[in-house]
Amino acid sequence: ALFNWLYARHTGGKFILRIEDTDQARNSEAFLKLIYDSLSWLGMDWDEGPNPDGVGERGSFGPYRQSQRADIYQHYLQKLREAGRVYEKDGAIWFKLLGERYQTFDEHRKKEVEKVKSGPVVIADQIRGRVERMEDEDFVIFRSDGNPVFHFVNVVDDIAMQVSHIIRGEDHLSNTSKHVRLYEGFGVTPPVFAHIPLILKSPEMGQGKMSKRDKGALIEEYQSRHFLPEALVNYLALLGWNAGDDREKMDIADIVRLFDLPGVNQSNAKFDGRKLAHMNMQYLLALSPERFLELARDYFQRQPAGVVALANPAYFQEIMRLAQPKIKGLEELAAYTGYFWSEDFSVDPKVKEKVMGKGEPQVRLAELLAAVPGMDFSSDASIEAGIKALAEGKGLGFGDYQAVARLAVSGTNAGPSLTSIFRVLGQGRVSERLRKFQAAG
RNA sequence: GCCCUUAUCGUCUAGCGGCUAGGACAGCGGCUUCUCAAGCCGUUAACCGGGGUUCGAUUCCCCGUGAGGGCGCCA
Repeated sequence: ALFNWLYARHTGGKFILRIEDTDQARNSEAFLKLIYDSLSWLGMDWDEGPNPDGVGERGSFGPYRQSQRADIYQHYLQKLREAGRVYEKDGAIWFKLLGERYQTFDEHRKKEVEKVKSGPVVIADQIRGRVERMEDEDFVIFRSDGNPVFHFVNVVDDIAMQVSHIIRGEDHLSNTSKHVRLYEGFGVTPPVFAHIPLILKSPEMGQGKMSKRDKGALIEEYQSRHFLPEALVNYLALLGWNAGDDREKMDIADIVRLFDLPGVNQSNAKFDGRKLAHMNMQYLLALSPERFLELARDYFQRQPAGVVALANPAYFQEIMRLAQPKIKGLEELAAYTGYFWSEDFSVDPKVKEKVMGKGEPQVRLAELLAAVPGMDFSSDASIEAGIKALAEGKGLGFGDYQAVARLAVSGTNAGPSLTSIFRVLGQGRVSERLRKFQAAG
């Protein structure tokens, strides 16, 4: 899910990956950095490794094509030449298929083409089983500008790096017959193939497969939105795979232990941001308060309110303790706690209309304002007792004061318990806010 | 147009010949409650259609159909 492809050499419990992205429009160094950053953020162990033989462990066709690797491609081209499997046409070098040749009209391309009659290519796939596909046309392996083509470099790189497993999206399944023919041409046994299902766009994103250009397809985005990496890993793992029972919440170690290629589903899965959000909340709830505080600090450091919020560590910690069990994602934190950082918070007009339209809020407000200075603000319980005592004196309940008081001190109807807000704000500020709200009408 | 893959609730899925078709997200209802969430309880909702095979098909086979992908001197 992270790369859409994974070319790996499995050696004694370790995978050596070949990172390949030949997108010419992209700066490759930046792309590699993106991958490394994502891996680190996701909590995966990796190191860049050596770069022997000019065929990088980080081997990628793009940046190395012209320099270090050109000789390797020439070397493999020479092998095909010696085997009589290539020819030149229109300045390009073509791979020659074995079999009887005939001319036919191609409806798709609207032109006469030469086809080759040969047996079907058999692809042994770990996930899809035995797949047969006809490969019936010679194809270019070196363009007329001298550069090798993807299919060719792909296979050569894999051979040179002794790649043992090719795990990639199902969209490459049709290309695989070309690759298998090339392996045969080189006289090399192909690696193990595993074509995994694709992640499809959710309806909001459009139709079809998710590709790296789509919003929400990059790990980077979830990182910047402060999702918990363990939640994202967990959710992604569940797209097209399951542990075999009803369990869904699993950490990376569990997933690694339980995952097996043949257990992967064969059908594509649609991305569902709501389920991801739910998973994220589950992980957020399970976080230790210390860890939550740490992440909240990182988060606020990038927020406009951050300077004010982080100015008083004890106060900040107090508020984070209130927020953790209530929010669904870290990205809600600034909005959820805004009224704690400034006296200049906004009042939700809709909530105000609703609260002020019920009962006698102005009277309750006045009563509360009068009572607050005499209340014990030392704990939630003492504040609750104070308000309840006031209420009982008037033959009312806590609830009769809650809504208007909350609106006055926070400007909204959503938040931690009123008593906690009172306690954290402190007697002085509560009185001040109640008064200000009353004055504003 | 040709080729490949695929098909269970709206979504992610369990099921590998006989099940009251299970779970999760979302939805709905309730409980709890100082708000909002969360939590708990309950509930709506699915085997794409048609042929076979079989005593018996969600499950195996074939044909449709839907979904996705591939058919470049892109990767």
